[in-house]
Formats: sequence, C-alpha cells, structure tokens
Amino acid sequence: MKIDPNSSADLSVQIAQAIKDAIISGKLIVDERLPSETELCDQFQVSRSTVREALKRLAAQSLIRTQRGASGGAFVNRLSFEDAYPQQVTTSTLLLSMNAVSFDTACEARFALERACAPLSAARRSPDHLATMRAEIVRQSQPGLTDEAFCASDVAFHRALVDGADNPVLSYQLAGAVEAMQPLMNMITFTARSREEIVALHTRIADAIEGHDATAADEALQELTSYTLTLKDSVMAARAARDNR
Amino acid sequence: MKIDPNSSADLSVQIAQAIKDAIISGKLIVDERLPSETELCDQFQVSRSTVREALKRLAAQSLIRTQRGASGGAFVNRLSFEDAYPQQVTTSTLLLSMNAVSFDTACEARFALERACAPLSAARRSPDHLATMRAEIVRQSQPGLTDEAFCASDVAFHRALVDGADNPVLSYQLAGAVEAMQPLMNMITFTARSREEIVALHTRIADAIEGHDATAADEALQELTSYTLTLKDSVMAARAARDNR
DNA sequence: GACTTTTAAATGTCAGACAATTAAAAAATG
DNA sequence: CATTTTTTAATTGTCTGACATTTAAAAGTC
Repeated sequence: MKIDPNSSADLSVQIAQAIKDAIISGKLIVDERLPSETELCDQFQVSRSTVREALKRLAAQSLIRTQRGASGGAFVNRLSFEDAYPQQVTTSTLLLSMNAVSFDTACEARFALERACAPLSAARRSPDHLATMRAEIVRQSQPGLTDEAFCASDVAFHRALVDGADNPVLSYQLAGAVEAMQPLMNMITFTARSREEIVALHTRIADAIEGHDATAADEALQELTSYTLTLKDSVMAARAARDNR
Repeated sequence: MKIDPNSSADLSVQIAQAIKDAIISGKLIVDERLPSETELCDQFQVSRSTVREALKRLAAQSLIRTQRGASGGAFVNRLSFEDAYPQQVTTSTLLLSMNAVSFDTACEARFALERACAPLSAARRSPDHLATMRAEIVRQSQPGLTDEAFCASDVAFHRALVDGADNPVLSYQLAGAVEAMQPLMNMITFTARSREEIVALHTRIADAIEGHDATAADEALQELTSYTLTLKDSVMAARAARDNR
C-alpha cells in the first residue's frame, strides 16, 4: 500500500483509497487486523490525525470496524447484506428527493423490478413469507390505520413478496427501490375506497404466490401499478383544483 | 442538531448522524453551507478533531463536500446518480465476494432485473443506445480480444440495454447488479465457440430492441441466461476434471 | 478601470498529551 | 493448583494548540 506524494488529493483520501483497494483486491481479507494507527503513521509517513480521518472514511462505508483496548484495532469488516440494506435505502431515498425524480419514474422502476421478482417468488416462496404477506393484508384492512402506517405495511408486504424469491442479491437491490418509494407514497392520502382496492389487489397477489401462479401474480402487479398511478393522478388533480379555488 | 451526552457511541459518530439526519429530513438543503469546523466545535462542545472525523464520515458517503480557503467550508452535496453509481458497484462487488454468493444466485438476480428493463428499453430506446449496443457487438466479434475485454464489452452492452429504458432509477439499481457480475464472469474463459453464441444472442437482443419487440427481447435474454449457466457448468466441470487428473 | 498585493477565513496536516477501554499478564487468594 | 483480583500495556477516542495551504475578497497601485 503506497500513496503518491505528488498527488493533489488530501492525504486522508489517498490513504483511505489505498486501504480500500487492498480490501477490494483481496490483499486484506475479512476479519484481518489492519496495522495500528501508530504503525500506519510510520508506514504512510503522516500524522495520526490524518490516519484516523482515513480510517473514519472507511468505517463510514462499513469497510472496517474498530475495537478499542489491547488487541483492539481496525478490522476488515464482512460487508453483510444486513449492513448494506439501510445504506442502500438511505442512498436511494436521497437520490429520489435530491434529484426531483418524478413519482412516475420511481413507480415505474419499483414495479418493473418487483415484477422481475414475482415469478421467482411464486416458485419458491416459503410459508413464512406467505404468512407475512397475509398478516400485512389484514393490517391494511383495519379502519383506524393512519396513512403512514398503511404505507409502512404496504412496504412490508412488498418486501415479503421480494424476499420470497429467496435471492439475497435481489432482496438487497429491491430494498432501495421499494423502501425509498415510501416517502413518495406517503404524499398520497388513501381514501377508504382506494385502500379497499389495494387490499383486493394484494390479496390477488398473495393468492397467486400461494398457488405458484406466476402469470396471475404478474397480472395483479400490473394492475396495481396502473392503479397506483391513477390514484396519484387523481390526488394531484384534486390538489390542483383546491389550490386554484 | 443535538447529541446525547449519555450515549456510549463515539462522539464523531453521533455528530455525523445528527448532521445526516438534518440532511435527510431536509433541515439542511442541497448546497447549503454547514457551520465552519470551529463553529461546530462550539455547537457540539467537542474538539476540532472530533468534528473533522464526523465530517470525513459524511464526505465518505458523498453527503457533503468540502472546499478550502476563504468562503470555503462543508456544503451539503447533491447526491447525483453519477456519484452513486460507483459506490453501488463497489458495494455490490464486495457483497458478492465477501458473502460467497454463488454464480447462479448472482446470475439469476442480474438477468431477472435485466429482463424487467427490456420491455421498457424496447419501447423507448434511443438511436444512441442502439448504436452503443451494435458497437459493442462488433467489438465482441474481434478475434484478438482478451477475456477481460470481452467481459467489459459484455457489461457495456448490457448497460446500454438498461440505459435504453431511460429511467435513471433503474439504471442506478442495475449498475450494481450488472457490473458486480464482471469479476464472476471473468472466471469463465470464453472459447471462440461460446463467444460466437453470445454475440448471436446479443444480436438477437439488439434486433428486438431496434424493432420495439419486447417479447423477442425477453426470449433472447432468457436464452442468454440459460446459456450463461450452461457455460459456467461446463467450465466448472472441465476444471474439476483437470484437478482430478 | 484593470491589475497586483495583502489579508483573513477556512480547511488540511502535524505534534503531543491524556482519557477510556480492554485483553492479557501478574499477583493474590483460597 | 484453581480461581479471583489486580496490574499492566496496547490501542483507540478525545483534546489542545500550532502551522501550512488554499482561496476569495479587500486593499492598494498604476
């Protein structure tokens, strides 16, 4: 691991990159201990603050973890799917909010990806996933539910659908797409009528998944997509009318 | 923005989280300047090193950028899709390599997601995307190409297919799935025969996309999926035979 | 007015100290 | 000898103060 003394980049950035490269290339393996901060100072010929800033950069990306005390230090972290989920969700959420991604675009992406999972889920879903889906449908049918809770349950339902595909890579990728939609969905206030419709479609999806019927699941998902867009259009139209009043 | 003095978490972690929350919740908006390091020291009642470590954590996640000099400081960064791509690819790559995700699982995820994009791409692809796909097919047909270059071109082809859907959210999500597969694909050494087959399938895909034929594109992608798995199986079998010799 | 110089504010880096934590070694205890 | 307690040393976390570097704005010069 070496840094370029002629580079204009900050030293802590260069050091972080050097260590990151070593991890990606496999020169540093999971759970391996990095040299102590003092040793890294010697190695890179920089002060401890600089080394520490580099290490904090890596820690922020879950590439390393640190432990205090004797025989402590920085260790290469096994990047687990569990760790990566929330980061993926945060990033996706910020991408949507900061780049003014339209509801239609986000919705299209979400349902396109979800429809990709549905056939796999229909083939492989466990009783557990099915039970989760059914439970969320029950929750969604309860009258007193707030809009936020309804949306949260919606997310949980779709997460279960995706997880039913039993492919951690898909679940990870979809986590961002599905959960990041929640703030956008929250903007829609659901009437009793629309909730009923959504619950009906969710039930159709759950039935299809239970019956290993990929085609029926796909159809229901497609209808849910267009219904969601219809709903959004009517909410937007109503708002526009109110604002012009 | 406040931190909990009773928390056992590192101060720099708490401060980073407080600022992150402010960004996510919208209390700090894009391009807004954060207080200077000295001001943050006063505000959180900690030393400058601690504040700096917190800021480096945020910078590592592209949430802020810093500028030196007068009227410099830390600014809330607009998280662009371009910035998020490489992070997504790195994370996905590490997830695959550190969690011993099987080739089959990764392959399934990749093609499932790609098939989700294909119909949209067939409907909306620009001449530009089509030209890229054709150009990569030509490159893949050249005899002297190394396996690495062939795989890189393969990735470029599929990226163009995905980008043809003209949905930045999809492109972002797929970047991880498609590019992270490259190291795994590199493990397969492509014979002249298999390259021919792949180029033929790519041509069928490009033709279908050009003709706005979603069904044909999907069929070709499905065949490409099973061919890829066949190829991997034969390579693995050949290796096993060699090792037992 | 256009150019140059100076200044001040901000981040980047360094050096050294002490605090807090923790595992292991050493000592005490039964 | 086995177990518990104490000590020690290594390591990260935090603080303080200094200086270097960069940069935009202000001041000065022609």
